[in-house]
Amino acid sequence: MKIATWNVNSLNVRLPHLLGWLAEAQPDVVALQELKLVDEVFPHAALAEAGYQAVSNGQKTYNGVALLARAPLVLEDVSRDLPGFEDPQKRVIAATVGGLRVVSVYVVNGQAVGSEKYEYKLRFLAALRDYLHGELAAHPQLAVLGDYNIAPTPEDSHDPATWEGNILCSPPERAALQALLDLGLVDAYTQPFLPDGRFTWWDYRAAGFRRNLGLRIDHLLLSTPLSARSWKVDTAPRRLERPSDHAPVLVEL
DNA sequence: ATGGTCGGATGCCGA
Repeated sequence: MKIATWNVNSLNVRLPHLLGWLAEAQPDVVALQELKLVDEVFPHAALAEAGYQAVSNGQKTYNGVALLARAPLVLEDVSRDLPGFEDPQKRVIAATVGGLRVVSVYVVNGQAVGSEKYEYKLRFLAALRDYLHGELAAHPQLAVLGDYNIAPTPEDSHDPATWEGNILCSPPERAALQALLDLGLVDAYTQPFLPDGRFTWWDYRAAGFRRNLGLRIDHLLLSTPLSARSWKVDTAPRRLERPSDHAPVLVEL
């Protein structure tokens, strides 16, 4: 099974890119983030025509997540948000597909270390940990796909001297990510592959993509019954006109 | 037009 995660940064703008990429890459399951649209206008018809069923947890302007499954796979037992964590922001959706429990998560960016948004990020990650603890108990085969807004190691940024200790690369953020792994999840990237490139996000500013000034902040975390046979960033959509600032990441189970 | 980029809304903010 081929699973993927992609922060599309506006599904309205990126729908043509998504449709082209689905036809090209043929993933079985896709987690999307930053839809920036509400469920009422989610493009179900266009995706159905492309062979994909979708469930969404949308929000206007900010956030919004979805899961796609390629027919004949079916998304079932859908749940939205983090139970017990009061939050108007739409950042989590989960479903079961072909015996696999899949979560699409858009972790808070956090803006700057020490800011109010940073505190919210750490609270969100703690609530996510509690939620995944329960998901894992109920569903041994669990894949948590998304934009975590955390670069796990210094090697996951293009310029550790600039990034270390700052937002996306601070020790408390990394500890929160490690706490998710400690539940019994493995970052598919850390399985022994030799990918050409590891970065999944490049800032729009300062020609970040052209200069490969990237970070690895999009992750596919797998429970131990699962194992990845491959891991790769597909940079093709990042090269198109009007791209998302993130590239899709694909893993074969 | 909103500084430097983009998306979305109109609060220039959030990423």
